[in-house]
Amino acid sequence: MFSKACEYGIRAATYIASQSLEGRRVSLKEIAEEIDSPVAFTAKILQQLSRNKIVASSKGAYGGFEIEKSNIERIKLGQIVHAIDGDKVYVGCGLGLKKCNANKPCPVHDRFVAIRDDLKNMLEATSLREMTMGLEVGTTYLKR
Amino acid sequence: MFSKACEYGIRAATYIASQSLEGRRVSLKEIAEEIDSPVAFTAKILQQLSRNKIVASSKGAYGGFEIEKSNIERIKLGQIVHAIDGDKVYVGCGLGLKKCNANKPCPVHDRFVAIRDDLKNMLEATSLREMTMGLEVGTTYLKR
DNA sequence: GTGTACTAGGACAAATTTGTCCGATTTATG
DNA sequence: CATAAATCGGACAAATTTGTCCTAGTACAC
Repeated sequence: MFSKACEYGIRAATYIASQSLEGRRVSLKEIAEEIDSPVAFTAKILQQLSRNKIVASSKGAYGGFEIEKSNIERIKLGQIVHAIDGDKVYVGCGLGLKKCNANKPCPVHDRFVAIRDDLKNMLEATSLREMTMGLEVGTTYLKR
Repeated sequence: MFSKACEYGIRAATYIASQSLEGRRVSLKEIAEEIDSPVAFTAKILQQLSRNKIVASSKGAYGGFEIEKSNIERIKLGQIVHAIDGDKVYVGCGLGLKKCNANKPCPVHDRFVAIRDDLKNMLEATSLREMTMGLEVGTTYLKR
């Protein structure tokens, strides 16, 4: 569904959000440990999220990553996906046709659009805050 | 959503089905032209579909690919996807966790399962016959 | 200022997916 | 039997994605 990069990105952002809610700024190393991802690769992804203003980074000792509280409410899953995978989740034909649309549809156009719209709606409706909810109480996980 | 191989596979199978319904056996070359796919790569994919009994191939002069009429009704999109991409559409966590399940879910587990079930249902409900319907009357397309 | 703990970013490497090439084999036809 | 038209299958090549390594730069603490 998503690229590995995107999966790591969502997990990383979710972890950062959960810690930011407790007032903790977290390092790359800690993030990679907590979401069980390759450190250097995760660094690249966090750079992207940082450039896209999804996470804030600070260099130097006691530096790390954090997300402003107001942003934790505001940022939706869809923004993270878009920052990493671009719009390919939203655009693009299920059968790979370049010019598939309602006028010249592929044989599964309508059925795909329906499912993709559901996905899109879910991504746009789910905030980082919601992602963190279960983590705090231990009913959801980011590893393994 | 699907791999390129799978996209080509669905398009190829759909084209073969549409021609088989008219009693025509079609060659690899013709298939690749009609679905606008790389010839040699399409050959590999058709081999897979052949091994999985989704299409029937005959070698030699006047050989080619075809699908039995009764199979056109019976074969569902899901079988084609499974033959090429395996079960990764059905199994597997949206965030890439190996052991994500209802007991130890990732933060988006439920929302993903809902969407994936829709996709699964669609794939299992759509037959090759249905895929060919619009092609005959020119309301759906397999190229571009 | 120096050391230490960080992120930034470029270059590189490995793995996977996508795609090509070519010889072997099969089958119909003359 | 010879030829032509086709699939089969293995080896290879290119492109993309995933992942590593190393250097530079930044900020805090002493």
